[in-house]
Amino acid sequence: MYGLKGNESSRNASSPSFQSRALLERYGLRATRQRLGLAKLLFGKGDRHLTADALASEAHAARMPASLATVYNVLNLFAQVGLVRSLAIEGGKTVFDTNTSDHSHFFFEDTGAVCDIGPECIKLSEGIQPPEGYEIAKIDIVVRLRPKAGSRP
Amino acid sequence: MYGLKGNESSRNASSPSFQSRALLERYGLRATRQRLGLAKLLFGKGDRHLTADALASEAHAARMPASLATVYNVLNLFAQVGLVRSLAIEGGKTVFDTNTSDHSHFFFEDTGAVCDIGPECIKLSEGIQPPEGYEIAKIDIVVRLRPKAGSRP
DNA sequence: TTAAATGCAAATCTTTTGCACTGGC
DNA sequence: GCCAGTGCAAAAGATTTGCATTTAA
Repeated sequence: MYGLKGNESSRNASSPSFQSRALLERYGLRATRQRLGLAKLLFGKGDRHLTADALASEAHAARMPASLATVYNVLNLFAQVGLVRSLAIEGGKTVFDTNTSDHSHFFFEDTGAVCDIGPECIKLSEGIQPPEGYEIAKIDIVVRLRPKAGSRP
Repeated sequence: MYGLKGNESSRNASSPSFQSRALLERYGLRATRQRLGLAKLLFGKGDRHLTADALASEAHAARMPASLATVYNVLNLFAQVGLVRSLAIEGGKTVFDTNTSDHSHFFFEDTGAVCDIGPECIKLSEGIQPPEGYEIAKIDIVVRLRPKAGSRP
């Protein structure tokens, strides 16, 4: 059993959790087991768009269980400090996006999937004037997609 | 019991409801009392952004009560036929917008209010490429506003 | 040690649904 | 009169909260 199995490499588990710990500490969050596990899942494989219960399921599958309530608490906390961003895509469920940079989203109406659109593909004409006394917190742009009519002969 | 009592004048109900009736019929919807009442509230005073329960409250205040379930049913129906548009602004509650034309929204984080931004104020750089096999159903743009830091001395 | 975080279950809140009753047409 | 529409209450989800227990620092 030396070498790596490929899909259950231990490096896979320990190295990212090291990073996760640093990440949490950088944001002033205590590094608890659940937070480390969730952070690893969230940030271990590139940009992700997850609902709370999808993440809870993954956590269980990855043998790092956390109760749904805790997953919500952790995600809300992460969103609060800016580690993730919460999206208000229609459909009731809140989607958490690990990409907190300025970008937009495609929403696939048929599958419910969400994917990023780089800021270079969508650009607002010019600065928008916020009303007196307000400033822009963020701009959410969601491009809703439906299967092209006639794409199925 | 001839004549009108004043607060149950049929004119009061019939003139705007006449328009509402025509509107409903134009969309192939049966003109029931509740639909007429809700349509009158929705379309009687310019563009509006309402949640289902706000509308239900208004309806009660206006002596045109409709159960919350009915309000949901009616709003969803209206949204389906294109009389109103539903918005997925964060916070769980769905907001229904009586303005179905192409436009964006300001969302005031402090008050929860929503208001329209004309399409002339926000324009996307160019056509967005939908992925293979998909077409754009609609684009939702929400500019989230927070009270300007330092605006309160 | 000790305050903070977690787990669980119950509470809340929004929205949908099933079914008997009502009311347009 | 018929059938769609409504009301109500209950169901279905999603998310939050209270509190006893665990745990990181």
